Amino acid sequence: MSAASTREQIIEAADRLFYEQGFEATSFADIASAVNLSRGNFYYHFQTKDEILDAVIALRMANTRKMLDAWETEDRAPAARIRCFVHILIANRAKIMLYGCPVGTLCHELAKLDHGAQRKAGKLFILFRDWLTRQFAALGSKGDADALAMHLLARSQGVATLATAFRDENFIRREVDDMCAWLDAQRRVGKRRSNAASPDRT
Amino acid sequence: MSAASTREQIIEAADRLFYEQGFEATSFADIASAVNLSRGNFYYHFQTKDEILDAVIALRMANTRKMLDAWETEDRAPAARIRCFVHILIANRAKIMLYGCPVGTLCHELAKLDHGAQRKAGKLFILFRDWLTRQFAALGSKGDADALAMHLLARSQGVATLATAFRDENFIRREVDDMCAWLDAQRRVGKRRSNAASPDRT
DNA sequence: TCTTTTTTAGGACGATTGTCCTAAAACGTC
DNA sequence: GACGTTTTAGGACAATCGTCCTAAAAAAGA
Repeated sequence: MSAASTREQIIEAADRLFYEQGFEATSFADIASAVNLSRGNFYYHFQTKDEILDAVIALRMANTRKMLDAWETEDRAPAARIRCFVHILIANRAKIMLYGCPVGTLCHELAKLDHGAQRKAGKLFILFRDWLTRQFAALGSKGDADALAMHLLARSQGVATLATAFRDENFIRREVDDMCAWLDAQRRVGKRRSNAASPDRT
Repeated sequence: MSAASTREQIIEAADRLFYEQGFEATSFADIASAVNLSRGNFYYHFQTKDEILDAVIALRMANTRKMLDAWETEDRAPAARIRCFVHILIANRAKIMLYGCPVGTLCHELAKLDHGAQRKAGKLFILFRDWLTRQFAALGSKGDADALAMHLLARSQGVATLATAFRDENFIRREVDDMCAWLDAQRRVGKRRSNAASPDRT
């Protein structure tokens, strides 16, 4: 097995364990045994826990970018793209009800640990925020695209938190439907606004 | 210093530290030194960490109940009471931007630790949920008062999460204003006594 | 095949964890 | 002052933590 593959295996195991157990509660030994490595060998690939965290965040950044890019390059209308984002909650509902949102919970944990990687983890949110802002702008929301992006991001985070606390799948579906309805209303506002902005024909 | 007072001091210090550092990252030694106690003496008051957690949750339950009761017994209209709830975000914005919401972050951490106190911590959310449901019912929302309560609870949780990640005070104020506007719309729906549609923003 | 580099296993290290014990100090009550 | 109870301090404990070292095994290149 090549070194790169071992390294990738480690990062993927750490990614999963950090999500399921948290960063602090996951030990070197946990990760090592998850990929059938001795702790000594483990040290050969990663010297400190923070290095693994950096690698995990980088992996999540890459995966998120890939997902968002795919939604953007596929021939979809902006509203449909935003619905893709909202439907993450349904697609990942099982894990969310057990462990919450990977991004939100990591940011919270690092904030409490006063960990230096806080800023790096926050960039995951920025990825979603900027992507959503672009979609809302394409939807016709001129000045407040970013505010709408933050609004939707916050709502999905809140749904994830309560879904974990109450283990209520119907609640997730209800809120997802509601967000889609809100999105339609927002789309109408955008259309109206761009019509008003276009030069008058008469 | 009486035993009860020492015990209370311990619980209050643990409450603060669990909030600021997280449950797992806070050690016996941390709490003991925060109240100037030796670790041995500490053991006299609490045998296990879970006992402290139980006591902290009980304290938070009592404090929350007190706060909600005060809002309910004061001569206020239901809408004004709900605004009190929403404005927690502004009143506690400094700590929220540093550590998130005490309830949400605790529930998330206990979920990841697969800790037995998960259910107990979740009762804090239930406290808010039931209280909000009562207020929305008083507002005239017959069948969907609970859905509205969950909706508002989720939104404030989401705001807390993003406020922590982005350290953005203006975002908090914007979303609080938005929730109040949504509340006004909800109030009109209730007054009209029409079947309140799904919770919606506008 | 011989040599060099990469990868591995296993254990040592000091520190810290939650838990527990013991003995002395402080206290209230006679 | 003497006595029994409550509260205290300090350290022991086994386990685990992140980190690091060393030497052997595996792989690669010549």
